[in-house]
Amino acid sequence: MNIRVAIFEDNNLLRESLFQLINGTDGFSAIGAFHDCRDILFNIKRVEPDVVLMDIQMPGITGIEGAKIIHDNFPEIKIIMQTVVEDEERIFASICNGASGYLLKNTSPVRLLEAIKDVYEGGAPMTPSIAQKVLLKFRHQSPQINTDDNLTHREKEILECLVQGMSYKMVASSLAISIDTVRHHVRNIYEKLHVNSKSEAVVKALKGKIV
Amino acid sequence: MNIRVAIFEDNNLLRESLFQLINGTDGFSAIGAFHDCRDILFNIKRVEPDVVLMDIQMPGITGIEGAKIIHDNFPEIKIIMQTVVEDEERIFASICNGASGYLLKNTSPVRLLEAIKDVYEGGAPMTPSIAQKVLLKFRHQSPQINTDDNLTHREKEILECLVQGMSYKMVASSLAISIDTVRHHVRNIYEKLHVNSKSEAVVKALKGKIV
DNA sequence: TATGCACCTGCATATTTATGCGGTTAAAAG
DNA sequence: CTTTTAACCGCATAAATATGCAGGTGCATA
Repeated sequence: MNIRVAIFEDNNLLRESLFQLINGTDGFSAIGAFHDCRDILFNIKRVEPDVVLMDIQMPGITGIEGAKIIHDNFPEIKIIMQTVVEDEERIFASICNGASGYLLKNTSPVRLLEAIKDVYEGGAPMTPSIAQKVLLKFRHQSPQINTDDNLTHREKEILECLVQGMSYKMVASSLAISIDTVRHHVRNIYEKLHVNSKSEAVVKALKGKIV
Repeated sequence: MNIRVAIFEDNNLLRESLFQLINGTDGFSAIGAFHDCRDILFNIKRVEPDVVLMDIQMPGITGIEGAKIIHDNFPEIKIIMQTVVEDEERIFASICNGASGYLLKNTSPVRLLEAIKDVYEGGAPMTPSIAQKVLLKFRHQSPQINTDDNLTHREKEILECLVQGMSYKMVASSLAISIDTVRHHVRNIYEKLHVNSKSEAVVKALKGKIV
């Protein structure tokens, strides 16, 4: 069973050669090649691809928007973004819009075919330099792992309630304890977290602890 | 100039074959092979590797801890984690501890050598299935891009102050306006954010908007 | 010119929160 | 067996917050 691939690429030469490459390889079928995202939903519905190869910069609807449209309507279709420039913004935007692979255009044909196979099988092939950017971002924005705030189990429960926007009264009824007890625990939480207001505690909880 | 590789792997057979593979390939030198993380700093300092191949599960100090030790002391050394199981926890822990590559142990020798070259050149080679996990996590925890809450500039300022844990009074003096004005803006913020308490607003701000 | 919008100020009041002090109980740790 | 610890309950008060209502200014654009 061949993997059905659709190509979105505005450069005629590149689009053609991709088409040839994919169609000329065992196990792959290029079943559509488009030079922009016009009628994208119609086209996708018609050719029913397994994998979409999407150029990131195209006239009209950009590849990023195209990816979103496809992902929103056909979440089972895998999308590989292709780009010449390693622009962080667009990379992250693409990822959040449902792309599961990200390749630079200088990727070798062999690698490209492997990548198509990889996404088809549920993986997320990425050019190493792009993966690097993702990792850095990832590392940067996951500074968590609580820094020994030795909160009690109960205290964590209460903190979580507060994070959910509950008032003392709501927490009390939610945990079936009295409001005075809630106050008591909150006090201890503040002390351990070195804060002295609900919102401060919530902020600390969101970026640092329990999350 | 060869890429100098150190290997940490408790399985004797695997360690030896990795050593042979790397040493037998042009452009690579295996300059150390260790079966655990004992004296890790001493060993690293002695052999001065460019790239470390680190098994994730080893007796004594785990590969994750080992990676952290190396990264903390020699941030320029690239680390590739190797594992048999795709355990999310450990993957993310490794990433946060400074690993820049992540390979399953069934990776082919060719790929492994490529990966070593990739990290050496600043990339982050990852097995596609692992990259997939990272992407999902990434997508999950970056749901941002504000959802048109059309907050005024001023309102955003005030919200940011609240996020920083300030009280109305502090916000007022910080922005040189009266506390009643702060109240007024807060009211509007609540309305636009569909909340009705400071901490709720803060939570919404932290995951969804301005951040 | 008028209307809307962003911004600002004021006052009143009910509710919520922060913090002070006091206590009990059951289970784990010394 | 005593001490500690987590969890629980209570009361009191000052401060902060949430919301109600009623204004004012300056600037852009309809």
